[in-house]
Amino acid sequence: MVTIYDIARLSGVSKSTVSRVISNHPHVSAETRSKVLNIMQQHQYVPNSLAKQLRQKQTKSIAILVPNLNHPYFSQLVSYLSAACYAKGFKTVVHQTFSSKQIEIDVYTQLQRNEFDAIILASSSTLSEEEVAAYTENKLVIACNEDYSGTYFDVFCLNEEEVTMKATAYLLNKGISKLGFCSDYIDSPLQQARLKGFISAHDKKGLNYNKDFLFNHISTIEDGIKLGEKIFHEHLEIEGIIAGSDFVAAGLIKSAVNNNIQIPQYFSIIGFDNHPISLVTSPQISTISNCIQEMTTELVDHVIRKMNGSKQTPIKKVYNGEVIIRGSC
Amino acid sequence: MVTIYDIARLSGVSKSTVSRVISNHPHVSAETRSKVLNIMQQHQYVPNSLAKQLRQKQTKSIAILVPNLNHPYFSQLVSYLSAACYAKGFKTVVHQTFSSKQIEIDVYTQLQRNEFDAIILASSSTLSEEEVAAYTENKLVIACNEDYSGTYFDVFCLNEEEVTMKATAYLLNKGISKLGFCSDYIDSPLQQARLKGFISAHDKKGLNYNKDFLFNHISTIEDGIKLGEKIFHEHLEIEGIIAGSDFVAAGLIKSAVNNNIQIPQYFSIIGFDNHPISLVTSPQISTISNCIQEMTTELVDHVIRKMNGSKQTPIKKVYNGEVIIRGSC
DNA sequence: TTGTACGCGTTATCAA
DNA sequence: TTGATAACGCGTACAA
Repeated sequence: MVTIYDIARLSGVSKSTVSRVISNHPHVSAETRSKVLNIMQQHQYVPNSLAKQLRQKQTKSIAILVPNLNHPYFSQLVSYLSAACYAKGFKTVVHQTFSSKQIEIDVYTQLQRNEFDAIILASSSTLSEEEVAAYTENKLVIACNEDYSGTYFDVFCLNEEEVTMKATAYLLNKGISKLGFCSDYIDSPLQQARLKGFISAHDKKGLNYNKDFLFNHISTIEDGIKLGEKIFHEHLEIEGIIAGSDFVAAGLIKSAVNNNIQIPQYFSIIGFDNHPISLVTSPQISTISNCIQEMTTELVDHVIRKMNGSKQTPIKKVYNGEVIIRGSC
Repeated sequence: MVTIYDIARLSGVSKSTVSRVISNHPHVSAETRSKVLNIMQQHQYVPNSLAKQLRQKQTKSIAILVPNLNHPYFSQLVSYLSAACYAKGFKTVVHQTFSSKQIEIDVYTQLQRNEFDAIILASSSTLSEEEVAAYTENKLVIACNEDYSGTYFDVFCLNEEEVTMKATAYLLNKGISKLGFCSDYIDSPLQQARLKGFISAHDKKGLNYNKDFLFNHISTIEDGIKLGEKIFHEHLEIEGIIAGSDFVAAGLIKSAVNNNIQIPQYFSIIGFDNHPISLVTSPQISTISNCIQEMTTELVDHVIRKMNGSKQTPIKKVYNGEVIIRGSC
């Protein structure tokens, strides 16, 4: 392997000069620069990033933490985050926690060991905010998508509570009052926010919701199908449901069709995320749009700024989702 | 920041001994070991991975190259690959090329600069095999999912040609002979293999295919819908289609429904990948299963072995997909 | 504009 | 079982 020292020797200059050429420093004569560049080309010199990283204590890489990448929402989120990072000269290390506390802690350890410059926590943590903060002290962590408090680290998320309230109110106002609610992990800040919105919409109308109709651990198409079978076979008294995701909604619709339940006449459904799948079911899925593109772009901008800049108190930025009415309600 | 040297000083031993403790080397007395471990705990010492990586010329990270992560197939593929790497103690850096040659070359440059130990090329390259080999000489590259030759680097892929031939033959044998074929990027080895299978099924029956019915750049639900509108509005003489993906198939079905075209009576569809979406359309989608789990596990095992072991001639491993008949044909 | 000399934090080699 | 010392390849004050 040819090193910076070899290039220096072959060019008849010092390491420092070669280094300056590599880094595009000024104060190098045009003559020297071209001479060095020539030698570099001739010998196919490639700088070693590890040495540079060690010296500068910067890896130019950012870790993204998600529960699972094999998922229509998270894959989209990571796609945008990763692209935004790349645009700023950073590469992204993807970590799937599969909701394992051990894996999550592993990642925080890697952060402490300087294996990346920051973590984007793009999901709920299996730890409390305080614990996360403790594991990552003096390092940079940003929460994306989850409704954290904003006291320990910066937060970028959707107005989950408000928009869920709006969607729920839409159904209630149509006289559809026996409602169900699906979540993947009900303990996460995101799902808690949605649940709050679901409840407060009931409160405003002076209605009660049925705790038996809060379904947890529902996240895939298959889960939606199974839940539908349960609802329609056991003849649960549910008239509508906030589905948690468009994929779950698609499964529910499929199950309703199988059981000859007319949608929206006898059963109403609202999904989440405005995924293209909501266009191909019959009927099409009413859903809630997110602001992934805007959110991820601004988040990454913020991370980069913060990496160079000074410490400041955390910020929390909230984006507005919107209810989109189609055929399923 | 507390370094290995600080720990050595505070423990009253040398750097070397501390290093041995960290690395779980033998030949350290139990007494010394526990003493050092104590000091490390007290001062919350965390080793710096960058220094270790520089010294050992190993990053314990592997890059995965895909065109786009916001995609039902690639997100699944990366999910499995990433999980398999993690299980072997490697982290994964995800790079989306968006089919940009420049971005792809960037990644190869990073490989040369030792920013990761290997690349898994999980898609078609924008470069020829020779070019990729040239950019990555002396480094480790493995192809996943694409039907490369196996002369320049190791290849793990599906029997795309054979299985596409079977699917095509299934339709032809039912008397459905005016067939279309969708691809995302027709120039990729994968799509070329599928096309070969499509054609050879026709050849075996002594039939011709219509070149006007080879549709390129079709990959999303929306693309499928648009293509359906074109087919049904312009009354193209197509009786069936090999859709390239279940998402495209879902879009086509939606469009057929919109235009009152009965499936499979008047139009047949076969998708790819056996994604859960094939369960929620009406009718359900006939499709082709892949072997992602087996393929990715064996591939990662192979990468790891090869990283430690000696050079050997590349291998090519082919997995068998299967045609799954449901309602759409 | 260029060169000298040192430091980044760790592991590997060799000798004791 | 331990320690001294030399790498690993590069960036950067500081001096010239």
